[in-house]
Amino acid sequence: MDCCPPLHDPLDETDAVELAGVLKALADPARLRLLSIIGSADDGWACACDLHEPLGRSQPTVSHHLSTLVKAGLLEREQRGKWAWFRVRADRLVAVQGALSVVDPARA
Amino acid sequence: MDCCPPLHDPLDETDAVELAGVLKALADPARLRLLSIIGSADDGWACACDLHEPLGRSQPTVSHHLSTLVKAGLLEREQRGKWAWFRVRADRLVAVQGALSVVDPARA
DNA sequence: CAGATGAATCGATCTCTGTCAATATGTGAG
DNA sequence: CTCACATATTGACAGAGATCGATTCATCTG
Repeated sequence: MDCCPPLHDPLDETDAVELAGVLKALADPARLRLLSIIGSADDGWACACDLHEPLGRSQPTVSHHLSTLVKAGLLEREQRGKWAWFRVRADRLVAVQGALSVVDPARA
Repeated sequence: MDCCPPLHDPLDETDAVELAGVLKALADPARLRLLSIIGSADDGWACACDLHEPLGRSQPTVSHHLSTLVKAGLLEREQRGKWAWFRVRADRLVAVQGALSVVDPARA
C-alpha cells in the first residue's frame, strides 16, 4: 500500500495502442525479412515477384504480409505494369525508434 | 521472372525470429505502458504494487505481462521483502533500436 | 478479344495470446 | 505457527493472426 512513491503515466492507453499497432506489424519474422530484403535493394525498390522465393512462403501469404506492412505505413507500394513494387518507409522506422526512446528516457 | 535484378537477404530466418520475439514482447499496449510507467520512476525502479491500478488490468494480467517483459530481457526484476520491483533494461531497448536500423540502412 | 501471368482475396484451419476468476506460493508481522 | 497480504500460477475462454489452396482480379501480349 505505502511501499513506494506514486508514479506518473506519460503514455496513455490511446498512444500505447497506436504504437503497439506499428510494433505488431514489425513483430513477425516474415515481415522483418521482407523489410530487410526490400530495404537492401539497390535503389530501395523491390518487386513482389522476387519476394516469395527467398522467404519460403506461399504467394498469398507474402501478399498478405506486404499488405499488412503497407497498412502499418512501413512500406510504400507502387504498381508498375503488372508488377507491384515496394519501398521501405524509412521515416516511419525512425519514428518507431524515437517512440522507443520515449519509453526509455535517456536513462542509459 | 526477369522483371528485376536479384536481391540479397541480409537477415536470415533465425535472426528474424529472434528479433521478432523481442518486438512481440513490445507490441502490446499494456506492456508499453508498463515500460513507460516503470521507466519514468524517479530512480528507475518501480514496485509491482503500483502498476495494477494505473493500467486498469487485473493483478494476474499485470503479473503475466511483467513476466513476459522480464523473459524478453526488457525488464529487470528484484525482490524486496514481499514486494517485487522492476527496472527497464535500457540497453536492450537501445539494441532493438539498433536492430531496426539494420533493417533500414541509413536510407533516409 | 483470348490467353497468360502477377497479385489480391476468400475460406478454412491451427496456433498463439490477452484476459480474468480461482487458487497457490511466498513473505513479513504478531 | 498463523494470519494477512503481495505476487505467481492455473484453467478457461474469446479474439487475433499466420498459413495455405483455390479462386478472382488486373494487366500485358498477341
